[in-house]
Formats: sequence, C-alpha cells, structure tokens
Amino acid sequence: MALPSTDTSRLDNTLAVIRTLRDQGPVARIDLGTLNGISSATVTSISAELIQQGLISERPPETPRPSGRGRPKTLIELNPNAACVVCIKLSINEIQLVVGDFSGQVRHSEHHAVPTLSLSADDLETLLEEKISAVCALLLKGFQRLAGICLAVQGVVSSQSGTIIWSPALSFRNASISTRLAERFHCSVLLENDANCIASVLAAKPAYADCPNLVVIMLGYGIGMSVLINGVPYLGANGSAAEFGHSKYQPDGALCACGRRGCIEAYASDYALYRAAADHLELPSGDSAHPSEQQMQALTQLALQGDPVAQGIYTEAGRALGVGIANVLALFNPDLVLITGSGVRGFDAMQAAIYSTLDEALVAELKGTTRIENCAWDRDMTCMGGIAMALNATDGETLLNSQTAREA
Amino acid sequence: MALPSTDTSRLDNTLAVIRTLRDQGPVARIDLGTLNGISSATVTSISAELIQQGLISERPPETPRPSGRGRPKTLIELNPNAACVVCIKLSINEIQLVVGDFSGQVRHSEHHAVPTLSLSADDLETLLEEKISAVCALLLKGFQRLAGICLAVQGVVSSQSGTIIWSPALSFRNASISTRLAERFHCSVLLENDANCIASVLAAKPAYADCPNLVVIMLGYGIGMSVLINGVPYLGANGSAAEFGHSKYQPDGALCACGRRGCIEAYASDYALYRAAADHLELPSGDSAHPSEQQMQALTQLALQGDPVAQGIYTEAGRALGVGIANVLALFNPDLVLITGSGVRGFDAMQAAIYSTLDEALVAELKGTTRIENCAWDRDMTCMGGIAMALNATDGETLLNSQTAREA
DNA sequence: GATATTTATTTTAGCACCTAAAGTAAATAA
DNA sequence: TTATTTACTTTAGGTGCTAAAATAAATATC
Repeated sequence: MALPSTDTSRLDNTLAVIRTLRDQGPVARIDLGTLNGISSATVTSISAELIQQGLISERPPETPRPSGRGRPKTLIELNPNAACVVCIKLSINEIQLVVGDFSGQVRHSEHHAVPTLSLSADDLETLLEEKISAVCALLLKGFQRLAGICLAVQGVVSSQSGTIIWSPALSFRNASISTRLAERFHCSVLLENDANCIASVLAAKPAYADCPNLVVIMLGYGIGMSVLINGVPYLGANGSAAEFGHSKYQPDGALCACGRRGCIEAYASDYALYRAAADHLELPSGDSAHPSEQQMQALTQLALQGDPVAQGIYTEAGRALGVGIANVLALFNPDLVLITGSGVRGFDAMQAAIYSTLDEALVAELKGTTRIENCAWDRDMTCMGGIAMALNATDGETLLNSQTAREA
Repeated sequence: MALPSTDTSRLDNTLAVIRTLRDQGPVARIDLGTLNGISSATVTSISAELIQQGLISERPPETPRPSGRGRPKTLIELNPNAACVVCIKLSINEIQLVVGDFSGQVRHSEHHAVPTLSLSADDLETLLEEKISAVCALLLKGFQRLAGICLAVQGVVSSQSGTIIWSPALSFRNASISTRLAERFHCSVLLENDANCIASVLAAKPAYADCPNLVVIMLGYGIGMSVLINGVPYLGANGSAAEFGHSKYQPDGALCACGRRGCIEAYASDYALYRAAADHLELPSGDSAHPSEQQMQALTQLALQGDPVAQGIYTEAGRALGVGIANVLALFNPDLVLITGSGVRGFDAMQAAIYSTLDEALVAELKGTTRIENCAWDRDMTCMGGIAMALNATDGETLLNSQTAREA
C-alpha cells in the first residue's frame, strides 16, 4: 500500500556498491558489505538485481586459485559496456574529447584544433554535436547507452543552470549550452569548471585520502582553483566561487585579463610572467599574449639559470601567490593546498618567495596544520575527472533505466 | 532479530518535529506532517511517543475558537521545562551567561566583569564552573536536566577537539576547556566561535531564508567572520577557517594585533581606527588600545560630521574592507554578505569606500549576484545563537535520555 | 579417500519503519 | 437533526534491513 517510499537506503546502498566496484575493481560480496557497512545478505540481494539488469557480472574464478581455506570469493565486476560517458575539455583553440566506459576506463581520446575564440555559442553547440555524434557512431554500438556528457570548461560556469558565464577560451558570455546537447543525445549534460574535474581526480588519490578539505590551485595561461569541502566541490551561489586568480595581491597593481588591476593572475599566470619578461629578455618569438609551452619553458629556464630579471619576475609572482595562499588559508583553513597545472614548471623558481611571503603574512595559529604541496601536471587529468564526475552523476539514472528496461 | 537499525528515519523525523515546534511554536499534527514531508499517521505515532516521554504536550484548545468548519486542530508544543541549556559568551573583560529552556526561550541572563586577560586556563574553568553551578542551583529545579553548555568565544577555536586555540580575550593558548565542564555537569559542551553563533541567528531570519551561502562579517574590537555553507558553519581543517580579519589588504602594511602586517583588522577594527586617530585628533581619554564604545562613537561622530582626518581614516578602513570583501566574493561567491558587530556604527562613514573599492576590484561576472547588506547590532545575539546551537546539538541526547528514563 | 574445518554466499524469519486508506472524532452549516 | 468538513487514529500492507541458520565450495587432516 505504501508505494512512494521515502526511505532511500536501497538506492544509496546500490549506488555505494556500484561506486565501490568502480573505484576498487572486482570485489567479493562479503567485502562489498564490510566496505560499505551493510550486511552480506543485503549485498546478495542488491547484486542479484544488478546482475539481472546487466550492470554487473560475476567474474569467472581465477585459474591460479588464491591460497587459503574455505569457499573462495566470487568476485563481482561492473559490466564496462553497460553505459558510456563523454567528457569534452574546452581550452583556448583546442578541444579534447574522451569516452569512458561504465567501469571508468578511458576507451577513446581525441584532440581537435578549433578556433574557439571566434565561435558563437551556436557554433560551439553545433561543433560539439558533430564531434559527439561522430564518436557515438564509432563506439556506441558496443555500449548499451550514452549515459552522460561532461563539459569541462575553463572559467566561470554555473553547473546548476548549465550556463557558461565567462571563459577565456570563448568570446561570448552567459550562454546556456547544455540543454541542446541534452535533448539531442537524450542524456544528462554536466557543465563543470576544469579545476573541479582535476580536484576530484586528485582527491581520489590515496595519498590525499585524509584531506576532506582540499584546495587545488591550477597555474597555467590563467589561474584556476577548486575547493573541495568534505570531498565535494564548493560552487558558491552562482558557480563563480573559488576564483583564486582574481583575488587581490596589490590594489591598483598590474592589469589582469579580467579588466581589473592587482589580481593574482596578473602576476603569476603564463601571460603575466611572459608580459613582464618580453620587453627585457631575449625569448623565443611568438604570440607573447598567449605564450606557448616552449616560450614559457625558455623563460623558466632563464630564471632557474640565475638570470636576475627572470628571477625577479618569478619572485614577484611567488609573492603574489604567497599572499593569495595566505588569504586562502585564513578563509578556508584547508587540510591541504595542492599547486598544479602546466604552470608548476615554474614552481621551483617561485617556491622560496611563496613560502617566505606566507610566513610573513600569517601567524602559526592561522597557518594551522595546512600542508602545501605541488603536484606534477598531466593534461589528460581534466577529462579523467570529467568522466568520473559524469559517471557519478548518472549512476542513478543508469540504474533506473536498466530497471525499467528489464521490467518491459 | 534485526536490532542495530541502520535506518535513521525515525530519529530524523522525530528531531525534525522537535525543531519545527521550536522554530514555529505550537503546531498541529497535520501541519507537522506537511512541513516535514511525512504522513500524519507517522506524526501521530511520533507525537504519542514524545508526549509519553514528557518532551511535548497538547495545548488546551483556544477559548475564542478559530473560525472554520471541521474538527479543530489540536496544537502541540514543546514542554519548555524538559531541559535547559546554558550559553556563556566570553569577551574581553566580560562574560555573559544566558539560560535557555527546551523551547528556545531565554529564561535568565547575567553579565559579569571579569579580568579575562589575567586568567589562566585553570582559573577560567573554575570560574565557569562556579557561575554555571550558581545558575543551576537557582534554576535547575524547574527543569528536568541541563542538556548542554555552549561556550561562545571570540577568536580561533576548534569545536571538534574543544580547544581554544587563540582568543583576544585570553592570554593563554591551545587550552582544552570543554572536557572538565562536560564531566562536572554531565552534559555535552559545545565550543563555538562567536561569529558562528551570530550567523546562525541571522540565517534563521525569514529575510535571509533564501541565502544558503551566507557570510557574516563582525566588526568590533577585532574583526570576525562566519561562513555558512548550505546553512551550516564552515569550520575548516582545525577550526580556524573564516579568519577574514587576518586576510590581507596591504602586504607590509599596518601592524595587526596578531603580530603580522597588512591584515584587514589592522585597518578596520576599533583598535586600528582609534590608533590611527589618537595622535591627530582630540578624543575622549581612556585606554586607546582598547577603546570603549563611547570613545569609538566620538570618533565616528567626527567622521560623519566631516572632519577630514577622521574621514580619511574611515575611508582607508572602507578600502581595506572592500578589498577583503572582494576576496571573499571571489573565493566564496556567497548569496549574501552581512556586515554587523558593534563596528557597524561606522558603516556609513566607510560605505562609499567599500563599494567603490569593490567595484574597482571585481568585474561584474565575479561579483555575481551577491548582495551586501549591513545589519543592526545587538549584543545579546551571540548568546541567542549559542542557545539555539546547543539545543540543536543536544536534541538527540535529550531524546535518548527521556526514552531510557521512561523505560526504567 | 572420508571427514573436519574454514570461509563465502544464500535463505529464512523477524523487526522497524513508513504510507494509503479506512475509520473515528469533533466541529460548523443547512 | 443531519450533512459536511476537517483532524486525527487505526489498520493493513509494503520496503528494506539484519542476525542466524542453511548451504556451498574450497583446503587440511588423518
């Protein structure tokens, strides 16, 4: 008689099982129970359902049988083909498109040079539709369905409303981009800030498992940040939280790409470093407003080799970052601040200035126990994170979908 | 056979009923159902239990019967004497002690002048024990039990560990203060930052109901802040989050009470304003390092009457606040920033500088839709909030307690 | 090779919730 | 007095969980 159940425990437990399998690979029922704090009887019941729905399967017993007495464990694994998700990373003049399967593995990755700055919102939607259609045609037959799409965008986005508020890769603003894709592909579309994608990859690493409050600062052409509070990205009122790059170092200071003065980004981003250096140093030619990796490496080399002008530029950048991080510690007091992004190439040249500025700025009580670390940069990380977030966001739907499919 | 229940819905629903009654006063069963999304059958069952436990009671029908057909509603209300909580606010040279009943009403309030800066941690504990014992002797006979104590302290506290890390009212540091009180009074002791107490009072106001992400800045002798994320205070890794006062305005700027330079507090707090003014203006005599309300009002008057030196001081304070608020907007992007505390007396003198600095610092996309408002100051608000937080924190225990009491 | 032991999974029995619907209570309107 | 309306309670039934018992599938022992 009581149909509309208010108790979500079955759904919660089922999702927990799916996520455990995704994170840990094949796991036995009894271990799924202990890992998630539920009885193995419940796991039996949940896994029976999931097998029936085709979302998981029992793995055939290993040939070299594991040692030990007793009935051997029957490992359960996700069916990788149960669904797939697509993540598209939108950067300046490039898009990357990655397909991941239900188990979280990357199955396909492609890059395209695209003049992003000259696209209209409509152009962009059309382009994305084309590219996604193409990979779907190529790959979807192996999968039961496309469960979701994640758009990882640099800049300010509102994930709730699916609006790109402002991105350095695009010349238009305030465009609602996800609805059309959602309708076209009949799946949910997740709009995410690129830093949030990276932060969720990093937060999943065992080394950072004890850091529920994690701040990730991404240095690169611009400067981005993600704040994870209890492991979930903090979004703020309209998605423009965590704009570390535009917090202030010097009121009335250097000009920033945002149009204002004194932002941290105006000192420590690639374009700011190169701008400060271009007039005084001999550097590779090229668009100095959008320096290439090669140009930036040349500049970093100079600083590390002891060139006083280059050193001075990196020291000032380090000071700006130091003040910015001091403010982040005062306001967020996270467990860990991780510095990454392509700009970490210059970390060694800024390091001393960062730490000394930080020490000058904050007393020990406020600095607290926060660790500050840097972390090697991998350009594929964004899409890895996007895939993970898209899967997480769509597990509930996938479940529902396969339930109704079985019933019919 | 299934004893250790994993399903917390009964407890959740019961607590929801108690909280609704506390927030809204007497409510009928049917309305408790709609307000909390549960069926009235469940409310009947929950309220029967609570009545049996003596935590609530049916209110006798109103004599001037409310108009309308049908069976009249039977209103249920909390039994105010079911429990009480004590909140102690610790400020410089003063403590305030307030007793609240189970329904959230203040039943008693007292102030004591205490030389807080010369107390040791041990002295403080002894003093608190005495004062609490005294009010208990006076009031407790009417109550079934003392459910909890809230210590509202200015400065950096770690609520999890019950440690006062640093407070301007105290000369000792890193003292664990709650254990002894908890043992002495057999109840849980909550250690809270004073700004968090005030923020939870403000967040409960209907005017701010649509602001789940709320920042409250408290101006006064020092500068405090509280950040509510989805309505709950954000604490950070070790409780020292939201130290707005020690975020930076000018690296290498004015000296702050924390020992570092350039903090916002070093420009916009009472002591900073008075320090800047004392040498140049004729002001009431007194301890200029700890200016009194009267001294501060004199200074504010001068600025509002057009004295150029006083105006300049408030303008610079407004600039510092403007930069600080810009950083808060960039990093937290809250729905609302509320400025309060005794220092709002000077808000009119700083206002123009705050807003112009903010506009210069942030582009519209980053400023987003955040409202910035000021709000009249009431010195009793801290304890009101402490009472509310202590009740909320102890409802579960109170429930358990009265259950076991009935069973025996 | 038969039996004991160990460990994993499934089945069984029962409890603690909740809800919809039916039943009851207590008022006003006709 | 009866009908109507609204509030509350009781009943009946469903979901979902767990502990314990039963079963399954190995290895160890004699």
